Order: sequence, then structure tokens, then C-alpha cells
Amino acid sequence: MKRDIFQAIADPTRRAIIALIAIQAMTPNTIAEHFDTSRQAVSKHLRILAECEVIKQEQKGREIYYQLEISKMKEIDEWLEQYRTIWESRYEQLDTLLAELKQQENKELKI
Amino acid sequence: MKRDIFQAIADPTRRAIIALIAIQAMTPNTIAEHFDTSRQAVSKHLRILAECEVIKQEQKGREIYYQLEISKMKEIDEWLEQYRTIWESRYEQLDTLLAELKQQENKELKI
DNA sequence: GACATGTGCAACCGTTTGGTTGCATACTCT
DNA sequence: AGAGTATGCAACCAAACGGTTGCACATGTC
Repeated sequence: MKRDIFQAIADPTRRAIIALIAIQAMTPNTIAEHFDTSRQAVSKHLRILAECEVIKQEQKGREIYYQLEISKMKEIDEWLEQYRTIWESRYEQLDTLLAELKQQENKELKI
Repeated sequence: MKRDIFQAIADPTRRAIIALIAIQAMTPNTIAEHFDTSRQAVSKHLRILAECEVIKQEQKGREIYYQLEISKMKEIDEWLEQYRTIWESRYEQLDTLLAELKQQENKELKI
């Protein structure tokens, strides 16, 4: 059961957890307080997120602080990059189209 | 069973389909040729992608051409935006740290 | 040492997922 | 009209998912 970053962010609860600990590191108990599921369910999500290396943990006494591994978010960004170039080129196409239309408009105005 | 874009891209086969039809519109049969699963399995993936509005279809006779709805990819980009600001600020922090180190180094050199 | 607290793990359970096969429907061509 | 092709849909199935409860194991505090 090899999981990747895309499966990690597929679940809305996990995205919420990511958003939570992005601001500051938190313990599982504190995180669980923000949801209406059991502490153990949250713990399972944390396990999955850790498996995908989206979060890292730091032990402080008997408490464990979970923190976002922001570099992992970049992987999504890198994956998106290929499509970003596409939608930018689409805009270029739109730009040239608009330019052509304007030129045509000008011609019509000249007549 | 309301699905969102994040569930759409969670499956590797679906990401491959997205990458395929990003280049040019394709029929289900043509798409299925690129995978070692059945045509019907691919059809199911297309159904999910269409449900999430990641792809759009165009009927041409008895063939249906599926094409990527690139604007939907932007939604992921927008979601990433909040984290992009974080990792950029991290870099700023790193920059100031490096600057401080360099300054300290200079001090040491002065002694 | 005794007790409370923070956490993870295992077992279980209903639902969803991703795949298969078989069949129905719609369009094209002769 | 009949044959062939492109596609979607339904039924089924094993595996994974997301949740629960109970328990074990550390680490603190008295």
C-alpha cells in the first residue's frame, strides 16, 4: 500500500489537518479537538500524512508535535507546472485571437 | 457521492489520462490503448473525471472526444497558493539566516 | 510506587474504490 | 436491412478507506 502525496491530499480531513499545522506545529490531541471525529481517527490520518512525508514529527517529552513539511507541497506544484504552461499558452492564443479581432475591427472602422 | 478535483487526481491512472488528453483530445478507445486495463475501466475513470469537470466531451459521429478542461487544474493551483506563500517566506527566513551568518563570518574575519 | 495523561496500534465494520464481464444502445458503412 | 464498431451501464467482487472501540506503552506528576 504505497501512498503518494496525491492520495494524501485527497481526503478533506487531511487537507484540513495540513492547513491547521501549516500555521504552527500541533499535538494529535490538539488537532483532534478541531474535528468531530475520534482522536484515533485523526491519528490514522497523521500516520498516512507521515507515510507520504507531508508532515514531520518532533517529540517533546510525552507530547509529539506534528509540523508541515512544506517542501512536499512543492511536489504538487512541480506536477502542476506542465499544465501551467498549457493554460498560459491558451491565454497567449486568446491574446492573439483578441489582437486579430481588434485588427479586423480597425479595418472595419476604416471602411 | 460528491467528488472533487482532489479525488479526481488521486488515482495514478486518472493522472495519466489527464496527461494524455492534455496534449490532444482523444476517444475512450484510443485512451484505453495506452493502458493495460479494460476499455470499460477507462470509461469509468472518464466518468469520474467528467463528474469533477476536469474533462469535457465532444461528440463527433459515433466517436466521443475527451479533452482536458485546463481551467479546473487552476483550482489546484489556487489551493496551493496559500502554501506557496509559506514556502516563499521560509526562503526569506533562510535568506536572512544566511545573511546573518555571512555577517558573523565577516566579523570573525575582522578579528 | 501509584496514578493520570498523551499517543499509537490492533481488531472490527460498513462504504467506497477500481477492476472485471456481459449486455444494451447508437452510429456508420455496405 | 444487416454487419461491424464505439460507447456506456449494470452486476459483481476483492481490496482499500475511514471510522469506531479497546488496549498497550510510554512519560510525566503526586
